Amino acid sequence: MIEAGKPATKLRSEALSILLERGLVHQCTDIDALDRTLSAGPITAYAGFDATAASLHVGHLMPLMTMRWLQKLGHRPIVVLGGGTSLIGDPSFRKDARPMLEEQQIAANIASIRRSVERMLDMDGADGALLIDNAEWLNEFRFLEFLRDYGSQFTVNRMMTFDSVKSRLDAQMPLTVLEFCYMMLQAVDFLELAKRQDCVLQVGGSDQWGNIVNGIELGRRDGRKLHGLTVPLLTTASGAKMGKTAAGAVWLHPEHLSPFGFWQFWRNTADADVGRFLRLFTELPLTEVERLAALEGAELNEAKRILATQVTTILHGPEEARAALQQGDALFSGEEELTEPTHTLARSTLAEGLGLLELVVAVGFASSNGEARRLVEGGGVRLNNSIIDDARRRIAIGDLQANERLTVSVGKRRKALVGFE
RNA sequence: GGAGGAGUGCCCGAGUGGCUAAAGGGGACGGACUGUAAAUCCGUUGGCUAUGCCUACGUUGGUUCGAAUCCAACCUCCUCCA
Repeated sequence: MIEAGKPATKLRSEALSILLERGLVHQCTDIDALDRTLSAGPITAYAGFDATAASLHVGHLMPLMTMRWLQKLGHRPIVVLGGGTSLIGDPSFRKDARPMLEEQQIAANIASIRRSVERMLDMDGADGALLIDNAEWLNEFRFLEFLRDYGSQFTVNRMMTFDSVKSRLDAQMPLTVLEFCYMMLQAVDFLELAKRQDCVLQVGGSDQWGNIVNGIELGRRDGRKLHGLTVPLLTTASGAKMGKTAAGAVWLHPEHLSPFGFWQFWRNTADADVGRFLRLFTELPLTEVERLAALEGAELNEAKRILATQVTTILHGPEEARAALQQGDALFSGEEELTEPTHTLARSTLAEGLGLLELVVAVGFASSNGEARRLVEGGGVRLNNSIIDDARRRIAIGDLQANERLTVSVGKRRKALVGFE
């Protein structure tokens, strides 16, 4: 293993130089060999994603960006959605086993995840990116056959030395055979892709190192030279693992996090992260990145707007990104306001005496009346831009603005325009 | 198979009969300060038709006026012995 950034000789391939300067490489196998392979001509590379949730999240953006760059430079990306492996659950660096998922659930997750992948990569044409479900081959294996063919290629001794499971073993936490076999399956995935699609590179999160290496070794026994590359773990400058907001994880699928919510997430990047994030998550030229990152104080806000808009464009498209930018500016300028209602309630609710708490819940800013009450009593709720701290406040027709609408906001970042029909 | 230990709120973790919706910390959210940043400080952090009611300390029963706390069985995990 070679730590990123220390090639023995000068790099020749554009792909690797770009990935390195963008900060997308954490570690990789024999960097010179990979460099030669990449500069010799187009290759096929793959990244695998679990289908354990209905959407990918920001952490998955790095392997996706890596694939995107590779595609841009003429290589062919394959995304493997782990329909087969998700039935097992990757134990890497986890303290306990994942809950088992049903096939049906996994199928639904794959369908949903597919959408985000299609936004990030060009799927068209003969050179387009491929989306493959590893259930395609994993489901075909017969148990004894599998054990004879592949089980004989792995030793438990070696498997136990991987950091990904070592911590679990050292902590004396149980590691089931089911989970232990996961790394074999991922290794087989790599070999199958090598055979079927001539895939020679696997990209994954840094926690995937062990799994990737296993695949490479399996390939070597089959006479193949395979390569591995991991992207860094996404953390904030303050060291925290990234990807949480008020609403939970930062999802890529618009049904789980609106494009505006996604834009906001990037807009709120900490100062110290701006440069790094521009490099990792946008395709702006590095000279531009340097210029933006060099801004100081309040000027950095401009860099954050650009960051947010660029990333949102890549994931959700230019239209959505522009809309999010406008919404963001409108929300925080204090001048402009939202123009389109974000929520619509029945007009009859007004006559019935709609409570402020109910309204806050109705627009999704609180999940219960109790939570809404706390927000109100804590002075965090505004109605038409004035703070209301009376939890018993009821909304009447007279509260509507001239346009028959009502703005409700919680904190500085959440604002809704409610229409009544 | 035998002996001992553990299971608490989003997470970690205190609590061994009433004063416990449960200390403390983390995280999260709201407020102040700011630049929609960081750091800091303050507040909140089970639900409801709300001066009351309901649900909650692995599960199910029991003892008691009263149980997270005592008892029994069960489930799961850990340690030691075989």
